[in-house]
Amino acid sequence: MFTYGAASNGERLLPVTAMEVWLPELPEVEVVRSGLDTLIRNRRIRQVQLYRRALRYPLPAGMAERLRGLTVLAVERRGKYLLFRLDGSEILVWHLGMTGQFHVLAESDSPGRHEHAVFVLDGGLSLRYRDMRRFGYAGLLPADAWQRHPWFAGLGPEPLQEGFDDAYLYGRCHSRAAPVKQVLMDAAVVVGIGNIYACEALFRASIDPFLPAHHLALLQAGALVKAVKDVLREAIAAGGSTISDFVRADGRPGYFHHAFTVYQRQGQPCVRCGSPILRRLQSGRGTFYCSGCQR
DNA sequence: AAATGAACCTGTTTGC
DNA sequence: TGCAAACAGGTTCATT
Repeated sequence: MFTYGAASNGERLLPVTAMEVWLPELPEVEVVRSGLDTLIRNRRIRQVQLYRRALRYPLPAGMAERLRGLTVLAVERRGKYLLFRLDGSEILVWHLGMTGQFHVLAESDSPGRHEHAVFVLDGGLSLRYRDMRRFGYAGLLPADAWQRHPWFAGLGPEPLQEGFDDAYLYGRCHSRAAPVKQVLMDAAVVVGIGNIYACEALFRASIDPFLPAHHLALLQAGALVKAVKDVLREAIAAGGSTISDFVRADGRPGYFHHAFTVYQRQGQPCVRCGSPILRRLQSGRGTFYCSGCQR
């Protein structure tokens, strides 16, 4: 679930909440990135209030002081990490974990439940971080060396870039006996694909999630790469409409609910063959698939 | 080296 | 009715 705020009538800022539970995989993080970049780019951080010493990990020592007075130059993304470019020597890195949300609200708006950090910006705005389960985490890393930090050093390619292609995925699957779904969710192979989009992409490519990765044929790898790119692009486009809809004059949210074909559809008929969608536990995670289509 | 499972956390749903 | 167990999934760590 994500919440956004933006100017909808004059200077007033209204929070809007999406009712669907949306866990932050790559498309959701990209939508948040794009929204934040629009709303807070070139804003100066006047003050930082932290209501917790630690989320998943301790927050950086002296974080409030190190951020005060800096301007947000851009909000970027690597995998599921948000990167706040600043006009200083450090970069602010933030992972949303499972339930992290950023809101841009009026400075005067009262704090919400599970709000752990408030960044008071210029122009009467404030950026709030809210995280019910506190799986999120943040770091202040050297702007010229953040990529060497352990969070980033071992990451695989971005799935929407050219380096993620059939030959690459086939090669990375060759030495792996684990189920192909596990390999697809391994950030060292490719970033940003969590349980939801792994299930959806495997369905689109008609591949059995339990297939040992080294049994994946090159043609199947190609189909899977295409399915991943398609489903991520569609989800980003759907979320993107969230932002543009929201800025409409009437301020109505108009959220687009991304249509899942297998995720959380167990017992319902497969959209392709009509067989019931099944759910099986795989390494402690629910795997949703069609036993008729995926083999 | 690779695979598996636990841990972190809390609101919601399910089952007895 | 009420309470407890199961469940949700991103990432790291420990164990096999």
